[in-house]
Amino acid sequence: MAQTSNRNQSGIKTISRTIRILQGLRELGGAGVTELAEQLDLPKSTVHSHLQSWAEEGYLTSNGDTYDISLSFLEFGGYKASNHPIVSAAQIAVDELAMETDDRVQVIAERRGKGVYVYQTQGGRALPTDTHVGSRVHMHCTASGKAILAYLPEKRVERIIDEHGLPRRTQNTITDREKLYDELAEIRKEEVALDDEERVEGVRCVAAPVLDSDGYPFGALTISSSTRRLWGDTFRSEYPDLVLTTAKSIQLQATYS
Amino acid sequence: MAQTSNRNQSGIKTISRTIRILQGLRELGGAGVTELAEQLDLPKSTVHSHLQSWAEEGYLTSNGDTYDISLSFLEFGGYKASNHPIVSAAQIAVDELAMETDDRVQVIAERRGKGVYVYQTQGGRALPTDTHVGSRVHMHCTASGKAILAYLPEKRVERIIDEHGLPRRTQNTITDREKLYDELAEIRKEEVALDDEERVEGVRCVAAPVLDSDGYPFGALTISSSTRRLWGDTFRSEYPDLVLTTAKSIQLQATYS
DNA sequence: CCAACAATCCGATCCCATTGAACAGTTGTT
DNA sequence: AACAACTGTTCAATGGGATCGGATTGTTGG
Repeated sequence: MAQTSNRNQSGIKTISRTIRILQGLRELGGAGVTELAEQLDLPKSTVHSHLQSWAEEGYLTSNGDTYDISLSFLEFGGYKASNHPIVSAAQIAVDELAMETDDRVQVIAERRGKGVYVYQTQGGRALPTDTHVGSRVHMHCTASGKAILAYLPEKRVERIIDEHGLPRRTQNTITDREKLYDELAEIRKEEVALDDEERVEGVRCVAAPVLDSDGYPFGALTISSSTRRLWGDTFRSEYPDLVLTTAKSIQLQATYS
Repeated sequence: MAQTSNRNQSGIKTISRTIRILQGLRELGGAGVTELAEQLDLPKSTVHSHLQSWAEEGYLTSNGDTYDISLSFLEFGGYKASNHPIVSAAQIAVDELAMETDDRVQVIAERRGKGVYVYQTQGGRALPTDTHVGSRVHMHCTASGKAILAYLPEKRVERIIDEHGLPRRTQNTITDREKLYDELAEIRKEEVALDDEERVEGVRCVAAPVLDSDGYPFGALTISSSTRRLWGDTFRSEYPDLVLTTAKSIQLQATYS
């Protein structure tokens, strides 16, 4: 530690604390004061006044004994998501793809080295999922993440791996740096990325990047299904073709608007 | 004012201030320190340290000279939206309806007396819109808002009007209290609400409420289009039937899950 | 080369976030 | 009924840190 770097001298303590409290609240899916205070190891009264303050402003709901995040936060998040170029361009095409395949189709953007879901639609046969709009995932173990990584500058990819590592999620997760680089090269050749049970067992995904006119990836499109539904030619060529076509059409629309 | 009520004695000042700063940033669609400081009439240095703190935590992007809200806020907003019972139940049905009609279909929930869009999809012919997920609108001038008001307890409706008023948006906006009550009675009879250019000229909407098992409205479904496309029987019976059917099916699914 | 404008840093001041302990409701157990 | 074991909420003291003006640095363009 020595000089503990220059420490967050400009960081307002109340803000980082209040963020921690909000994050804790989200992770617990709503909670009471005591529960949250214990979870975060903070005094009850501190937690209480933070929650109260946010609730007063309408950003938390307080149903008697428990607080929860309110829809008002969408003012911030929703504003940014629907302004994201890929979302406005993608919606229609994504909805159609979901309808056509009956599976889940998601749009992802890169943010601080992780993938953020910015839009999703699902057909009737889509698997239940642990992700929602706003969820963040490691990029090395998802088709969409790899699709984006493949088109990021090499330096950038290195720094992302340095920061987030390559944690194992399943048997199939790529945890070796070199192996990942090989895979990314392959993806650049095929223009399509596959996830063969690399993040969740029993789930396969097919993704394609959406590039801007400079070839920089501002997002990716991914379709996911169970290994039962998605195998053989469907996994290797049919879905890849579908996804690639849709991605291209989004790309076209995005660059001409 | 006299004794200025009991003032927000428990409200943490830094929090209400930081919220003001975030809201200002959103309203300006991203801004520099100086611009924002002037807008809010706060010292530059204060604004700076707030922005810096949020940026350090990854909730703001700082592209050199301007800050903007980042996708990370979706962690909060998106989580709540996709957990909202109406959204998870509605997605598939809403997407299908949008595809079928080629118009925009939106899901709205009530929040503090205003309507909040929590989900939307659009078909190929949908009008451009000024709303996005997270936008808040007055309820008296939208079909979905009126659909919800119609099924809220009368006391509640009164308080909402007291707080937010009935501001005029177009020639057709209902600005008279009694007239609104009549309309709400009508809506309860038909189970469908219409917006005939009451919020935006040239735009008509058809909405139906989604009620929980107690008859309490936890949201509404609305479809909007231009007066050119939406008129005569389409406006008066075809779309109302479609919306009502979809709303009922959502309601069914919501209560049995 | 120099104003004019940004963002950022810095240091003194005094406000207020923090805190533990006291208070007030609610639940269910004896 | 009375009680214990939980909650969420209030309160007053205190010392840390948010604040704010002014200094500094960096960039633009005349």
